[in-house]
Amino acid sequence: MEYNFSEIEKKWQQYWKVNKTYKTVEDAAKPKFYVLDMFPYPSGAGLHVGHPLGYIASDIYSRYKRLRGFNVLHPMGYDAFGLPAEQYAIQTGQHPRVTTDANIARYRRQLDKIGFSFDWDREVKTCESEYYKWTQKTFIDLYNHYYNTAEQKAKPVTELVAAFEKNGNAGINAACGNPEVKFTAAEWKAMDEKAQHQTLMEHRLAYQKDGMVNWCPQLGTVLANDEVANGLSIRGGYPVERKLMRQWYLRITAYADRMLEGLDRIDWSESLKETQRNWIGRSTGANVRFKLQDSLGDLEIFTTRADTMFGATFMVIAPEHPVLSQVQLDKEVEDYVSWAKNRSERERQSEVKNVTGKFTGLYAKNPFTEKQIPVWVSEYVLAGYGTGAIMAVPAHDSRDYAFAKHFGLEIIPLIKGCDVSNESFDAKEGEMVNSGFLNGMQVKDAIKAAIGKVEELGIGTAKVNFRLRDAAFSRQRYWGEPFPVYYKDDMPHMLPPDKLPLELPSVDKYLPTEAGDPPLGRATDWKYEGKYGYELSTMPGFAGSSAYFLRYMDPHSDKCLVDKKKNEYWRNVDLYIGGTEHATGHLMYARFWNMFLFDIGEICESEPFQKLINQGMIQGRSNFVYRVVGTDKFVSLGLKSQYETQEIHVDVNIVSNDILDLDKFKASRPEYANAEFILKDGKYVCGWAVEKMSKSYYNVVNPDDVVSRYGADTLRLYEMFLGPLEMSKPWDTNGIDGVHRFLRKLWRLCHDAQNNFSVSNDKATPQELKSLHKIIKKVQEDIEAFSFNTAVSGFMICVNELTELKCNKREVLEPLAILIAPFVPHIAEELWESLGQKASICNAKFPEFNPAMLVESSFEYPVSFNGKLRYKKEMPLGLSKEEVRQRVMQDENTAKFLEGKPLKNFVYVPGKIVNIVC
RNA sequence: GCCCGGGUGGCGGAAUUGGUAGACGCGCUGGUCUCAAACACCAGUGAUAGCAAUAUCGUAUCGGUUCGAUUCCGAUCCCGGGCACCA
Repeated sequence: MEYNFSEIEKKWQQYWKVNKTYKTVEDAAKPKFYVLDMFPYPSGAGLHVGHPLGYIASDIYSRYKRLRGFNVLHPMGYDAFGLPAEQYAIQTGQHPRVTTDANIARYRRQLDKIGFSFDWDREVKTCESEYYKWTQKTFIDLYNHYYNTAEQKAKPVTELVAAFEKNGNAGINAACGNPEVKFTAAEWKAMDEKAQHQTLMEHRLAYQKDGMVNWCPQLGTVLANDEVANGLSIRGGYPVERKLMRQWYLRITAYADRMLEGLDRIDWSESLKETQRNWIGRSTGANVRFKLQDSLGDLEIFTTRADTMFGATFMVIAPEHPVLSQVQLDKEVEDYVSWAKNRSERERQSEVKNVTGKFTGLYAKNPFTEKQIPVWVSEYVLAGYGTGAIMAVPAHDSRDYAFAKHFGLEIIPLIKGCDVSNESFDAKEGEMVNSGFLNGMQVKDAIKAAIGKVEELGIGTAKVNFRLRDAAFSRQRYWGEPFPVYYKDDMPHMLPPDKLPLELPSVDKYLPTEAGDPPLGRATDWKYEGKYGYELSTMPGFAGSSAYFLRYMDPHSDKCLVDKKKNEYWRNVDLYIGGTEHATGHLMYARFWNMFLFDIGEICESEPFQKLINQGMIQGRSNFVYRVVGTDKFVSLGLKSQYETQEIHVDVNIVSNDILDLDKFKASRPEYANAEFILKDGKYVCGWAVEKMSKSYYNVVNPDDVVSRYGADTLRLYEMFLGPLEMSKPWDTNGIDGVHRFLRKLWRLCHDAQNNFSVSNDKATPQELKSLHKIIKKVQEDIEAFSFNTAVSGFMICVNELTELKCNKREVLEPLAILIAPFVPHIAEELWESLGQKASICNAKFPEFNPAMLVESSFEYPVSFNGKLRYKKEMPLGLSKEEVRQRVMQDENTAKFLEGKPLKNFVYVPGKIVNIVC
């Protein structure tokens, strides 16, 4: 039988399904291993060839671990809530669930064709209420907890209430939205219900507040910071405005330090960790109060450079700063402030280099120099960071420098020998001058000394600031998890747990109501106990993806998110594979969410993803044809310079190795029906370029097409062969034949000329065993290093060697089939069965590597002198260094090359080289 | 501006971490098979010189350490990514 991949693949996919080969159960006798893919959002476009890259890699690793005796958890599911299905619903009136289900079914069909070893009995869909019940439950838990900064742990709000009743908030260690507010136990008790409610809200890990949010009018919803880039929404690219709205937030900032520290204990790429560190943006410094004139009180600033206080010649506050409303401003200043406030994020960002600002008329006293310095207002100081005010040190901060130069303000250099005539000296190094008690110190020491002095004077404290903001958690959308929240007396209340899940109600349209409420406002009779209105916004996309990996451990429980025992068995994800685009979104929120669940004792590990690999993106490789302008003639790439041409994208599916299929091209569109071609050597060669894989570039390659033409095994192998997993690379079909050829060679290795299965039971020769053991070692090492491309190369070399040796010995082919099974499971199963094996190859045992098999009787060693190659020599293997030395010294060539000089050193690399240093 | 990656044939990419650079695959050239083409198979393929054996050069550039450097160190240039009026 010829290698008939479609029949073989159909047969084994059926076999795996019927026999539940990939069903996983907890088994204390075996070590566990949890391999996870980032679950997909089932989009309407279906899978393209780039999507399975990570899935193939994780599948290979899962199958490998399984062969090594691990109990492997390798599940799959769908991140099924989201905007596209809802946008489609708005246009068509189709319920998002209908589209989502259809897309999921399509994804499943596509995934099944590739032969993954997922345990589909554990499938999780975030839009199912059996799952989002637990998302809602966790939200309630977040609401009912605060963050204890002394214990670095989430604690019940009830403890906080008890403490308030006893001592007010004195001595409370809690992450809090308004830490400056102080109250006594008596004051607490005197508060009415609403005031107490407000106070607790400032502490809860899930809380509601009026805040500036990223409002996207086109999408009709609020977005989180990670969903916005350069003032545009990531999805859709629509403009985003700042807007004051009452929203739910998660107090992720309370976990900033732990999230930072946790990075040191997990095995992620350095660049990804760096991205998260940047996003958290921890900076240490001090808050310092500058005394304002008259009785205006203090102006508090944050600085990381307390050492430069002596050079603070003016101050700058944000246009939103509260002090501006306390004083009568000049008309001119007033105008500037309102102009600056009304500028959009985009406008501000696009004109970063333009210096604008006004003198407020206020003065503050520099506590170190005792001088009165002017207070300016400028939009370059942001209200949302630090205290919204800075002390400006033009000599040592480039932004302050630009401002001072523009407005002619004083610049005092503070570091010995620095030149500030043309630019500021921003580096944190050198010796202090012009700085009173700090003179002579190095910058590092001066920072500490200055902060010490500030604290001593009682004008400020050491302070850590974060760039990270609390996460906006409300979306004014329909297709998401409903909040388990109802309103009574205008205050939010959590549903009792036994009322969960709160199901998503039906609505007539997926648009906001006339009153401007989110779509859920259209649901009729949707009230708690028939009278209390529910929260009308829904949760964002990251809510559902923050705990799905826990749910896979125990997907069907109606008692809890995950059973304690099962969680203790599977613990956390050992290997997580997914795209780098989730670096500051999903991967931040999931870590936060998981740490919280850990704190409240729901789970046993605080970091969810031990090792993480970012697979690179597969880009599209577009093809072009060149139409001679104004004609129906198309000219081949090499000849196009002789004509005036127009470059046109052509569907890559009618191009093979850059050669255009002329008939298919003519048939592809009516306007090409009469196309004429100017050929080169009888062929039409297309141009090409690497672009994003997208419908509009006609470069989308569907894995189904590759599978039907070459088979799933070829697709799997080729995706791995393309290059290192983590690298982005274009999908280039040009090499796929080579990989397919390899599989045919493998097939031929155990079939005779008549294509009958034929293996010999003879003993393998040392050479054959050497080939085998070389590949055992290589596959093992490469898989463990996630170097799948070199592993595939290894197989090719091995099969070439065995073909040359005409080796069809069972002793070699059986282990080889197991080795290759993780990569190409279908053909491996087929060979395994032909070899007379009854059980699936998935349950086989990984062959044992024996180093002794690599030893041969002799090698040809190059001998070199002073690193320069001089001659080659036959040398037996397994000699000691001394024996090698004797052999080399006895050689007549050696004496000739040594030229009477003494032997200085002797380098011997077994199997490689003998090097004589004279 | 700050912080991470990375520069190797015509192309995708290897190199046991300091030991014969260019594995493996694509492409290209030649050959076998075929009436012919496709498929398949075999051989060659970094550059320069040479019929050849071979020689010289060669891993972005310059310099250093070493018997020996793609690998380590210093400087420079270029590409990719993250953060960014964050004080």
